[in-house]
Amino acid sequence: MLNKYEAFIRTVELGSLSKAADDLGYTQSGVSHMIRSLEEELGFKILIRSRAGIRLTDAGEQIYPAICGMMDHHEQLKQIVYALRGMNAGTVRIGTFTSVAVHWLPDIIKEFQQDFPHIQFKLLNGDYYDVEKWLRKDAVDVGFVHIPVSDRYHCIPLLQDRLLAILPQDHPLTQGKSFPIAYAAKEPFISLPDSSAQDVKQVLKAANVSPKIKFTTKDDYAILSMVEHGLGMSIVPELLLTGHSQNIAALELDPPASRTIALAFRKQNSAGPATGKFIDYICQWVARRYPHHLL
Amino acid sequence: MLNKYEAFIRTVELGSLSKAADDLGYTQSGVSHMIRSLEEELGFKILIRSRAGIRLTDAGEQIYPAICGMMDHHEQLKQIVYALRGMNAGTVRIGTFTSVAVHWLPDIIKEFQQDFPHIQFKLLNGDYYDVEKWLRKDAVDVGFVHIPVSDRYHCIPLLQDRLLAILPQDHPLTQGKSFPIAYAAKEPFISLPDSSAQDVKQVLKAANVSPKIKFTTKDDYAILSMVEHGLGMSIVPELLLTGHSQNIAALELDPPASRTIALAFRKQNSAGPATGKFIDYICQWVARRYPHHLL
DNA sequence: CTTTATATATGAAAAAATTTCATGTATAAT
DNA sequence: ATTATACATGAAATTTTTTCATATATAAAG
Repeated sequence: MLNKYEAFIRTVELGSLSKAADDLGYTQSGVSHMIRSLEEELGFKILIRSRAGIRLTDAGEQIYPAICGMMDHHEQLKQIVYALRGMNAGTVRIGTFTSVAVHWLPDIIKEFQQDFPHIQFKLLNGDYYDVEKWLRKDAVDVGFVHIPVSDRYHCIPLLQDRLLAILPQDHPLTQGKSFPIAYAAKEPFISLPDSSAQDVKQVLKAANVSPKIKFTTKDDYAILSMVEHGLGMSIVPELLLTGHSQNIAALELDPPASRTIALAFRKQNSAGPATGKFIDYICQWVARRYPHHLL
Repeated sequence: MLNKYEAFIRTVELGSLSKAADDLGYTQSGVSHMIRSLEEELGFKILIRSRAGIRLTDAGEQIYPAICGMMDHHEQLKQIVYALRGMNAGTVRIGTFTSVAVHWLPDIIKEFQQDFPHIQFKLLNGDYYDVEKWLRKDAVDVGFVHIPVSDRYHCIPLLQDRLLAILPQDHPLTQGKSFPIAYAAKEPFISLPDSSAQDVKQVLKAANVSPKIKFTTKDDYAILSMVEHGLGMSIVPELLLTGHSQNIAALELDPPASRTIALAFRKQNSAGPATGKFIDYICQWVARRYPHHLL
């Protein structure tokens, strides 16, 4: 009932069913059904659909503000409920590594802030070794880590993230469908420091390959830039490459390898209501973002 | 979603789950589930249950006004929708016979008025012969009739209403489990005029019984009163007896007989939106009132 | 004009929620 | 003790919501 109103409002605001669906985490079909069911229950059409998106009908124009008014009230109600639940104050401390900090957290936090505007965030950025350390020292409430994790913590697997070989776009090996790991020994290799790249090191070791490490940097994006400029190759998780395809070619490893990103937090819930809620949001966001990679 | 809020508000207003259920047309179980699901979704208890009914908890006290506010807005929204549908003006003209006019309509109309306060009613009271006449002359928009009805009209069967023999409470035949129709010849019989009691006449004729008609009156309640005072017996529909058990004994006929009460209205919808809506309300009301007599 | 890409629609199935039914438990009143 | 009243609960039925797979429509590009 309320979802339909919500969908209607968002559709009008964004001018399109599909965008509203995206925004609210529904399928386009879902929103289409919702609007139709709303129209049926009202007894008249409220949207004019066309190629270019949607427009309010006359009747739609009339009820739109009323529906907004109602949803505003509902928003108020939610705020009161949050207050009663202790969600109107507090801080969530998060430990992350780079790819998550760049490609996930801004979006997740933004969404969370819309519902819980009074909750503060504190972000600590490092490699996954750091994150476990912070968890142990109780410096963060929740951390993004790689499986396996010490079973002193609760752990929710989120996403299996492939490790890909990256090369300058014009490199000859780019032609292949995948990248035989052995080749990593032949190219100048750009690496993270030992502590930060456990997974890559393991992959290489398992294949018995010793890369010619030419450069070492702690900044993941520096690696990308170096590869882009033809200084060598590297192996990085797919997530890091999100939205970054210029001048870099990424190839699946042969044999394939991946890391599993997970969420870890202390078992006794010492962290106030906001942390639990935030964890829910992360899980839902990831499930929505990667609908086919359910873990 | 909204139903839960509604149920919550009504429960608080009436101080009891059961009463709210009654009032809203749910089962008590339904409301109990609703409140619980509301509490689960809020994350805290909102009602204190006890033998004497219910009371708001602290948290309940806090959210109650907010929920009312939201529902008020929803009410406004409904009014706008009604206006757009043409439900904020108009008249519904209804033809009925006595038992419906007394035992059904007040309640149905009251309920309808809550949702559509601007709709006027015009009631015409007669026997079912009159009602068909009014329908034909377009003097009413909708009429309560008995099946069979001329198929010039749409017809929705509502309730199968038994015909019962009524006797003074102290009458010897009262002891039996049912009333063999033949006995009707032996008692003074109080009757409606011919035109108004087709169904009773048919039953008697089918059983080949000629009652000793002692009195004839057009007022159904006069019949009851006469029977109450020991002036004779009669055969009347069960509905007429609703809530009237003092000094009258009612017995099922042997063989049983009944009339089917139905709603009739003209086929081309000449009657404005309010009539259609009112018909819906009648059907729903009857279905709710007689859950086991679905037709 | 076809073709392509984008936007909405739709029927059937799956998933979730609402509501009832049949019964259980507790307590105040008789 | 017994009865009557009021709420609770588990399972089943019903209804609603949401997705999936596909269809239809149209503007834009070739």
